[in-house]
Amino acid sequence: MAETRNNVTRERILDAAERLFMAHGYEGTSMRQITGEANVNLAAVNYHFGSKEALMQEVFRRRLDWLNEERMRVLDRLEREAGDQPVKPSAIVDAFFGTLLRMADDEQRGGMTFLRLLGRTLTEPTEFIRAFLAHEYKEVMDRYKGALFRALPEVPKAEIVWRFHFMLGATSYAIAGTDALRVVTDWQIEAEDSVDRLDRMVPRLMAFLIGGLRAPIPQFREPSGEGG
Amino acid sequence: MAETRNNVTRERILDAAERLFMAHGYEGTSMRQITGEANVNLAAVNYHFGSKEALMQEVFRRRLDWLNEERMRVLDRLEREAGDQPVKPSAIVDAFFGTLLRMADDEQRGGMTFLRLLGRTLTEPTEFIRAFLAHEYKEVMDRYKGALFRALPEVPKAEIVWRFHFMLGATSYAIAGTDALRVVTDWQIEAEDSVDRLDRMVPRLMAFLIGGLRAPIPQFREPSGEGG
DNA sequence: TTATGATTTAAACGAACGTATGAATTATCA
DNA sequence: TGATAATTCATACGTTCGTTTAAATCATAA
Repeated sequence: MAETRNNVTRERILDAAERLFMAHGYEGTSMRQITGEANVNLAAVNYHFGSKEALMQEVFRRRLDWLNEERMRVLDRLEREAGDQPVKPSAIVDAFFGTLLRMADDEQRGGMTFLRLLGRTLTEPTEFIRAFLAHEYKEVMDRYKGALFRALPEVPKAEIVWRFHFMLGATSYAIAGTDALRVVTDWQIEAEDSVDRLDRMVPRLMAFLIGGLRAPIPQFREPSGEGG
Repeated sequence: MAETRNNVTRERILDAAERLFMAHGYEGTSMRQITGEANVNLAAVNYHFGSKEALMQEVFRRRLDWLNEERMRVLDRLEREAGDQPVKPSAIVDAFFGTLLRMADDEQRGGMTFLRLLGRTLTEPTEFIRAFLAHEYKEVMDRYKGALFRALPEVPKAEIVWRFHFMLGATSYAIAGTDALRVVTDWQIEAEDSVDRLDRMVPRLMAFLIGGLRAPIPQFREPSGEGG
C-alpha cells in the first residue's frame, strides 16, 4: 500500500475513470480502458485504490465531499441570515440544486463530466454504488429535508419528501444529458444550437423545480368517500 | 432461425431478462443468469433472439409497442373531443405520463417491473439502447410536443421542450425506484410503509409535473442588459 | 411410421474481465 | 552514496463473458 502518495498517477486515473464511467457506466468500463486512457500501468489502479469498486467510490468522494460541504455551508448561511424567520423554499432549492448545477462551470471540481456522471449514477442499479451514495448523502439530505419542512409548515412532510424526490429526478435526468428520447427536429435545432445551452438550462430547471414544489397539494380519493 | 415460434421459451426468457435487467442493468446481467432464471438452455437466447442486444430490444419492444400506440390513441381521442379548441395541458400530461404510470397495475403489460426497468434505462449510457429508444419513441414524442405547442401557444417552444424533458426526468427517477439517496428515518417510515405507495405517488407526481409545466417563464439575463 | 424441420442440449470457443505477483525502476533521506 | 521505501512494469492467473457448434430430442404431418 502507498504511504507516500503519488498524486500525479492517482489523479490521472481518477480523471480518466470519471470520464469513462460517465460515457459507458461502471460495468461498461474496464480497468484496461481506464489505465489506457490515463497512460498508466494496468496494475496502478489496484496499487493506488485497491480495487475497481474502491476507485469508483474515490471518483465520487473527490467531488461529493466538497459539494455536500458547500451545501451545508450555504444552508448555514441562509438560516443565519433568516434569523428566526423560515428560509424561503426557493432559496433552499437553489442552495441544493443550484450549488450542484454551478459545478458545471467549475472544471477544477469536475465540471460537466462529473455532473453527467452523477446524474446517470443516481439511477444506477449496481448495489454497492447505491449504498455508497446513500451514505455520502445522508447528512445533507436530512438537513435539507428538515429545512423544507420548516419552510413549508402547511405542506405534509410526506408530500415534501416526494417532491424533493421528483426534483432530484428532473435534475439528474437534465444533467445526465443522455437525451435518450431526444430526436432532432427543426424546432429543436433552433432551440439548442447555442453555446449557452447549459446557461439557459439552469434557470429553466430552477423555474420548473420551484413550480413543482409549490404546486397545489393533491387530494387522495378515499375508497368509500368522495374526496375532491 | 425459428420459423415456427415456441412462445413458451421465448416468453420465459423475456420475463427473466426483464426482471434481471431491471435489477442489475444490461451490462450487469449475464446470459447465464437469464437462462438460469428462465430454466432454459444457455443457447436458447441466441437461438430465439440472435444476440443479447437483440434480446434487450425485444424486452422493450414487447411493452413499448402497446404503450406508445395507446398514447397515440388517447391523444387522438383528446383532440377529437376538443374539436377546434386546444387540448388542456394537464390532459396531455396525463395522456403521456398517466398512461405510462397506469401500466404499474397491469401485470400483463409488465407492471412495476417494466416501469422500473424503463425508468432506469432512460439514463443508461449504453449506446445501442439510446439509439433504439430514440427510434421507438420518435413518433409519439413529436406528436406530444406538437400537442403541447398548441396547448400553450404563449410559451416559447424551446421552453416546452425543456419542460417535457424535466417531466420525463422526474417520472423516470420516480418509477426507477432505486431511491439511491433515500435514507430511512422516522418520518420516512411513517410516509411510506403503506401498501398504496404507488397509488399515492401517481397523483403526487402528476401534481408536481403540472406545477412545473405551468411555472412562470424564466427571464434570461442579457450580457449587457438589465433583464428582469 | 417415417421423414422433416423446429427446438433443446452439452460442450467448447476465443476474448475480455478484475486481480495478483515479483522483478525493475524511481524517489527519499540518513 | 547507499539503504530503504514507494512506485511502475510486464506478465500471468483464474473466471466469466457472449457466442457457436453439432448432436440429441421433440413435434408435426404425409
